[in-house]
Amino acid sequence: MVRAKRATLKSIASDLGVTHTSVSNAYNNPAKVSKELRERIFAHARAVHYDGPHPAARSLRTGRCGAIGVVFNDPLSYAFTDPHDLAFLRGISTVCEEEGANLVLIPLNAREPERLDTLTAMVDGYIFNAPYRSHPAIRKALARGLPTVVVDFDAPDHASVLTNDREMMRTVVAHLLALGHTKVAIVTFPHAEGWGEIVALDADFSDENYVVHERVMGCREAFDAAGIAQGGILVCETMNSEEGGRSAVDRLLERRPDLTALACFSDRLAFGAVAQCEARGLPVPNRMSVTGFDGIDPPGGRAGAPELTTVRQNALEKGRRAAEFLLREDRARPAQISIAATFVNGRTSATAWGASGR
Amino acid sequence: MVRAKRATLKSIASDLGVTHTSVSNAYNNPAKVSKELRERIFAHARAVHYDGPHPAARSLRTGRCGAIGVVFNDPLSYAFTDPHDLAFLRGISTVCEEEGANLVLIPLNAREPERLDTLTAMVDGYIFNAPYRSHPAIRKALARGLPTVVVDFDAPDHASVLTNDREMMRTVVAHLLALGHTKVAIVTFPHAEGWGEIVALDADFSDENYVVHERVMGCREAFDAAGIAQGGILVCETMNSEEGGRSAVDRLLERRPDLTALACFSDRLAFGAVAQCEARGLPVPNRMSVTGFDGIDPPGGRAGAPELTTVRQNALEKGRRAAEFLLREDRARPAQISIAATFVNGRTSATAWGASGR
DNA sequence: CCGCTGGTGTTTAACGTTAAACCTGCCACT
DNA sequence: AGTGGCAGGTTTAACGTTAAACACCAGCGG
Repeated sequence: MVRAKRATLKSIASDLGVTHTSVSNAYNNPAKVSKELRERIFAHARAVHYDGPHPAARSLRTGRCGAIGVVFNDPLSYAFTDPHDLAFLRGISTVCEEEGANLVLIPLNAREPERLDTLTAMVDGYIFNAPYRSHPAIRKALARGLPTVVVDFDAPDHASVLTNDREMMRTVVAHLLALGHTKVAIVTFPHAEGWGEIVALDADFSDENYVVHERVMGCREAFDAAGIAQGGILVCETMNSEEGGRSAVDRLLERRPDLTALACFSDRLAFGAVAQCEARGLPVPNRMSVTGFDGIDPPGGRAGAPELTTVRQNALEKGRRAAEFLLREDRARPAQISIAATFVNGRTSATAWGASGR
Repeated sequence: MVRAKRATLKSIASDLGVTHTSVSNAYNNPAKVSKELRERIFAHARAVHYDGPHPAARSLRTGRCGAIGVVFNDPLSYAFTDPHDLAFLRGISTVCEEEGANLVLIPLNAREPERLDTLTAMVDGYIFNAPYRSHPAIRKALARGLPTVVVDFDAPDHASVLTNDREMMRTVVAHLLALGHTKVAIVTFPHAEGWGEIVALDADFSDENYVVHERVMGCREAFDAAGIAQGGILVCETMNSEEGGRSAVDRLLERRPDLTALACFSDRLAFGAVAQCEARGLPVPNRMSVTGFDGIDPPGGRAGAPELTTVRQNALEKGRRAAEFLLREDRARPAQISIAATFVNGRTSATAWGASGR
């Protein structure tokens, strides 16, 4: 069967002997068309399988298209496995559903970061999730001049949704210090392209990744306040997954077998770290304290998994607010939205092994 | 700062004293433009923050837009919590990343299913995930005439990606029967809008939902083969979640306290059912056998969760194949792709309590 | 010297909409 | 009777692009 040429406003109009504008109005300005004509138009539209104005044409004319684009640093296939990213997406999708907007997931070409074809998508605005500061995508989005909101990132010219990362990480480290831990290491996900090193806390940390930078600063502040030299604190950078957490434990203990606490920058890292410590005969929290960040549901579920000492942040709310900013608010001026996280004193942190009072 | 009017092919052309076609060619047909001119064009484009042809205009002209749309029956916020749906999305996104296509998630308005505005999105094709047969969206997609592939659904006029649901469910029930179970109940997710009943297996089941229908047929075949009357087998319909599984156990045991096995149509239902059985003092598998369907990672993770007797299907592969069909293959004729699932004999099924040999 | 070919660039005509301005009749108000 | 407003249309001009056809020039083989 040869599919007939698609019907258009024009074809319908000439079929019915009216102007195409009237047909357009039937769809967009019902008040401007008599009820009778409107019904004739819709009836005929149904008959010829016309399903409403062509989205590209409409979008070209109106400059809007009813969709928002979401850009991640990492491949989408990663985002779909990360509980934090998923909660974030859920927040966005909730608003999209309420507003009747489509949600465009924009994959970046990992191999050729300069090729940003997919970024030039039909969207009314962008949500960037924790982009690297120098990523070309963020510059391109700026150039395009569409409303943009960045999440977990500070961009003075754009709206942003942030968490009090620095303060929270300071709180976590202070918590560990209060428990008598002095041999603490930090486990972080990548802070820039090309990562993987173990360095001292006083090393240079680029601010490519806002979140890592802020949390590192929080750690520094806490150690400084306690008078502990940053040079003695190791920071291990690894991929953000349970596996990354496990390998971090091995690498860190090789250098510092006497560690008593690990401050991880995500719950996934922390769950991996807990598992590996236990596997190595270092029960948590008796011999090793482990803290996380995010407050996600553990991969081990409520069933038997350790209740993590962590920072609970509301990723869903972040998504909501970002999407609401694009779809609902007056986007004339950048807004800085801050969503406070809370410290959760769980069961994976305890008095330091060998500390006074033990 | 007042943002200058957006640059266009035309404005760039007139700035440079050439035709807009040449500028267009610089982007789309590099061979048709001298290297020198091309560089002048790109240099100027950068200067005026032109980031390439306007997607809507291009799409209007070419009829393509480099994106595929994914439609779920349920709200997106549900899909983002369901392991099966997530694996499916991951499969799709992998292909999108490889092909440089955008991924449009199309939310359906749950309250007003007749309002399908979001469906008229700028996409080159649709992937429908397990739609209800009579859902207006599927009709509208047809009307629009775009390439469409349905997953877990049989639509003669469209490409489809299916699993051997019927055969697998027959296998599961046969497995239970072989273990001596005769007092078996079935737990399913909704098979149509407006659900929630407990009915006998020989009741009328609409084929609104292809998957439920096929699996029910598989169960019937297995019971028939064993000479067990369908009228004595209960089917409990509930929402597809752990909570749904838990409530199903309560509702079923109220009617049939002597049940010894539950065949669930999803792993999520099964995990909930296992939890609730244990909570009610019916250890699995000693007093109650429970089977699932999907082969997902348990919400309880590898840590301590029961290894489910289930059917492992490859949702990721389903997503891959569906997306590949739209983005890579010759879509001239509908393709029927079938992805075989496999039976997994886990630890949640055992010889029936009270059966011979016990 | 002719016609052919390849490399560059131009002209023109869509693609399917919507917004703005305008027209026409009819009714109501002063 | 004149004026204003409204309901229900119509006309016209974009929106920013790409595809097709055509023009021009150089080089080249015959």
